Amino acid sequence: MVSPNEVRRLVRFSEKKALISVKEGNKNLRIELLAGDAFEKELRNYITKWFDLNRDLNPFYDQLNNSSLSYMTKDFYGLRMVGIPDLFEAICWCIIGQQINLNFAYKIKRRFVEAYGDKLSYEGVDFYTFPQPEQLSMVTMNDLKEMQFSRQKADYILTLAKTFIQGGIDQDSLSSRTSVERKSELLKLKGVGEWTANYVLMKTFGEMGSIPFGDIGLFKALENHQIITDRKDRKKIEQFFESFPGWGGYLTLYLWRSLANSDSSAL
DNA sequence: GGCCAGGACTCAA
DNA sequence: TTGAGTCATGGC
Repeated sequence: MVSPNEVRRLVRFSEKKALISVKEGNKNLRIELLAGDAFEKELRNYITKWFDLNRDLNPFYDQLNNSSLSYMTKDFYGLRMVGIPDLFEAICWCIIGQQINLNFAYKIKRRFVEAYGDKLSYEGVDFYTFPQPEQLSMVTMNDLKEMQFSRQKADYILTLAKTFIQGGIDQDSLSSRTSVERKSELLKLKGVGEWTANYVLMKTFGEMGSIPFGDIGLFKALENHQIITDRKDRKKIEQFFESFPGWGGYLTLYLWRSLANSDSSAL
């Protein structure tokens, strides 16, 4: 649940679940455990990763100020990458969002989460965790198709869940690998192409040098800023990103943000 | 009503 | 390795 100055979310910590509230404080965030169970340290770590709080954005702003996008340091000041700490969730979300408009993607995701996630009701509102791979073990193609997944996407998701259950991919072991190894492991998964792999590196593993090439929104923003004229001109895009070494992910985030002041697609 | 969405896969040449 | 076809449906 997101309201103007508070975010509530049901989060899973191994076997425990916790409904947490994050509010804007004076100069910091106020975290509250509304229901469930969690250690303070777990909460702190989770929130830090979720909102990418440990990152010093000043080097990025220096680079922006040296570019044609310097207005962003003012207009979007303080905007941080909202991560997806759970790997399975991140990949599923990418698959759902592939090639369909975001509103529709949100709808499908909601149906999926409400059907298979764990529920906790608080103050009359139902909160859900994102389903774990094990919670999908009995789910069929038809179940997902009824939620308006395409056949391909239903297949990707169910295959992905199986791969997780069988240990074919593991977030902890991936964390200790190099970026290149991580990406090649991700690309082995059915339904994961370059766009998804880079998106996951950025959102889950905090690799801010990773850029979701091929992203429609990114193309649009680059065109709007007269940085490219041809979407197939990958060289030109790479050249532009080269002036932001290590910050390609944030640059993408800020470019997404520039697309729409009225929606939340940047998140 | 047509075209495009935060892509990825298959198959042909 | 490049390009066209396919998936599926909502939103404008």
